[in-house]
Amino acid sequence: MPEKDGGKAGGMVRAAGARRELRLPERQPLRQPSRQPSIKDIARLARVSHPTVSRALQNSPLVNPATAAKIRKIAEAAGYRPSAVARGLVTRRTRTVGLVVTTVADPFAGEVACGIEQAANDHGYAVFLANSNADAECERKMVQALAERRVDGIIVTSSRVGSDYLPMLAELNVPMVLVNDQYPGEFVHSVMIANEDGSRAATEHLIELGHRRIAYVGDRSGYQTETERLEGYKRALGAAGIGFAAELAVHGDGRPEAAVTAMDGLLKLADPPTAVCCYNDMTAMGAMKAIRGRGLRVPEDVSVTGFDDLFFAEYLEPPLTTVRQTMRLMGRIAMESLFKLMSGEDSVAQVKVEAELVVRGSTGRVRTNPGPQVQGITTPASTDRSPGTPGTRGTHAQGAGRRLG
Amino acid sequence: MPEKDGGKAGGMVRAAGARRELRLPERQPLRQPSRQPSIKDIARLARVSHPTVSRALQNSPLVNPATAAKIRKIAEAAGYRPSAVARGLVTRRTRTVGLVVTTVADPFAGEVACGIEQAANDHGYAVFLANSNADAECERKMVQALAERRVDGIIVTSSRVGSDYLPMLAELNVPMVLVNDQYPGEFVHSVMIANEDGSRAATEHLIELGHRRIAYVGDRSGYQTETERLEGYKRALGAAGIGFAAELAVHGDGRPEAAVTAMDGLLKLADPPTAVCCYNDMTAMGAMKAIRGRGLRVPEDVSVTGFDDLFFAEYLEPPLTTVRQTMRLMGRIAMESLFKLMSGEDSVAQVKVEAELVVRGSTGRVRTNPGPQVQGITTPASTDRSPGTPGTRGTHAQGAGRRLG
DNA sequence: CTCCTTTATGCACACGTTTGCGGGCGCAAT
DNA sequence: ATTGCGCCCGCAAACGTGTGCATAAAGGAG
Repeated sequence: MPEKDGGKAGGMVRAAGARRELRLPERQPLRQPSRQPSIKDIARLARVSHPTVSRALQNSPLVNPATAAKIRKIAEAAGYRPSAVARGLVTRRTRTVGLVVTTVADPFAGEVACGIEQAANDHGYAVFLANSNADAECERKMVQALAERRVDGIIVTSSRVGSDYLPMLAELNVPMVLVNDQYPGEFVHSVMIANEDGSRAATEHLIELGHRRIAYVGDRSGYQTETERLEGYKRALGAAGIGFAAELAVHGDGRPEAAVTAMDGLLKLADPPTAVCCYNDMTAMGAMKAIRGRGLRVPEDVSVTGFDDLFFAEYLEPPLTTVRQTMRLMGRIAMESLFKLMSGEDSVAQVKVEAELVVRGSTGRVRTNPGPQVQGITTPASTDRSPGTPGTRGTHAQGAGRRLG
Repeated sequence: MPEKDGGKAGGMVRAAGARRELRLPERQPLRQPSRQPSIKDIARLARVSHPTVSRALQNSPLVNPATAAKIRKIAEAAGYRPSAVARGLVTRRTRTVGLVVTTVADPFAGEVACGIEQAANDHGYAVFLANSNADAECERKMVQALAERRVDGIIVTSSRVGSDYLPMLAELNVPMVLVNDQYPGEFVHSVMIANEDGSRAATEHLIELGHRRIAYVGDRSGYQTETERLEGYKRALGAAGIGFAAELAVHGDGRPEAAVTAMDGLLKLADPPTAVCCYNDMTAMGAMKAIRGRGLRVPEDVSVTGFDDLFFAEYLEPPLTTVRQTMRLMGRIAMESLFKLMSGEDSVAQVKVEAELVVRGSTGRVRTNPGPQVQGITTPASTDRSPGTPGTRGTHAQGAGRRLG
């Protein structure tokens, strides 16, 4: 395409009244993809060089305001959109970040992603979404793919990889922030919730209601958040002089289905728990179903606490007492941290946000009389609403996790 | 750089063939924070030209298998990752799609996004995530921004823009697919659910249970899906010879909060409904809360149906009867349609997937005796489980929407 | 009128990759 | 030996943008 006529012929034609280009009007909407106008097209139309167009469009003071206005008008009329990919190539910054989550269908991840997207968008960044399906290998692949896309930074939530990030981070040379999962080293930047505090506050709340036989339904073991929440549960028990019973601490997978069977197992125990502290709201939702499935009632027979305060928590029956995690804010914080990293600061390290206990209707005072509940099937008449149970509709918060040293 | 001397490796060769050399070679090894290796670096290491590296890495038959293997090995060792942005610039295809949703925090959008992401990932595509916050202006901006990123295609779910897409689509010249919102023209490609069928099936189900006074709690009026679902409700009523009562059709906003007040208004009517058909599960969740708030029971006093079959539907108490929308599949279908469009096919047009009624515990036979319910506060003794109520735990599907002509 | 400063613009790169084309080389056919 | 042919491989030109540097125009000071 040696179209180096220098504007001579082009000028004549244009003067003759041929409108700016050939494609839009009517003729060939179905042929070639009718190339988007490039900066050179605009330059030709405005009778300037393309660097001038470039400068005009980024409001550079180097260009005459009058010509800048003219150029902008022409660009606008031509529907010109500068190519972010070409700009990214020369600038070596794509104004793009990668976000890898287990799955956006998970409400927790969705909330975090929402916060991240908003913060990114505020700064003119776009975000690539990648699902890891909670698989370590897949997660690694995703991070690699994002690096190929030359993202300026990466956020990964609920990582399943952990320490492998150190070499990867060194090789990829891309700023990274981890959400809700920390590698117990000092070199990775992360933002997470005060898991231990939150879990402890929930358990203490149950203890204050008189419960002594308190179960814990966790996530798969081995993950950092799971470990911390279990630890908070244990500490609360210890502080109250209640021994930890291994039979009362069971594992689900963070989803309601598994929680149903896990909870059902607890209810089949010879001496079943009167309260259960769940890893998260999804688990609690499953636990409540299992409890109802045995003809028992929440909280009269078994109290339940969750973790996260997902949108549905206050709409469950009874409304769920849970530990609030400000997920959207966490996403925003993660994004802001990443911005700092990308701009060269290296100070962020690890951020921990506080948790807040929200007391609702799913927790109540333990039954004063142990009752004749030798078997799973209890008498349906035992549905006395013991005093001390908060109204099932209140949503006022109470208590708060404190900063963990 | 262009060192094709062959035998010797080193400086003197360069002195001999010093052509239009630049100053890059010796200066850069210790410059910036260890720039990612480029294809030319690999070429130098492998003593070939960079086009050969390019061909070797995409398994071109034009390169000797032996040298290809050697190149791949060197590239691997150097941790070379080809730049997708440079490739996108020359190829004019970024293998990238844009997805704009109201917010990923919405469970429906999350599920759809998940399906889209999976399908895209299967084909080596990455997806840009953009939230429109259900704002038309914001949505337009997002689409523009995605076009600047030179995405190969765009999917927008629950669009708030509608007909404005025709000019935009023509100007941007990017393939687009709309999910769950159709512009009543023929030029846009969309995939949506059989809203009218689904809503009708739900209402018919209520009618079969003996209900006559059936309310409808919708989304904001004016949106396509809302209109269709309302229409399905009306048709079912009409087919059963039940007149449409305007006082029984109210509007929420698709979120539980608004549904609580909307439903509460219905319960305050002189002649309150015995069943309510809700726009979606979020609305139904709010409606159930409002019903409980007045001391009434589901389904004994009021039956409730939803739409979507979100993950929490079967965990509500009672489990929610709802119309299942295969959201993840819809996302996948949308993505596959977009692939066809991107590859030049123009045949997709509009896809409609069937809806399926899932009967659970939130719907039951209408009370045989109208009872003394002059006021909202009814006698708590009226909790007779009338026969005909399906088990509250069954999740078996029944009935299915049919293709709408 | 010359020189210098300021202002506005163009030129020539560069970013990292893909791809059409030409050409060297080995080998078989003539 | 010459020709022809297929196999590899390098050259150069893109793709669309940003930016350092030179420079023309304009204007003021001497």
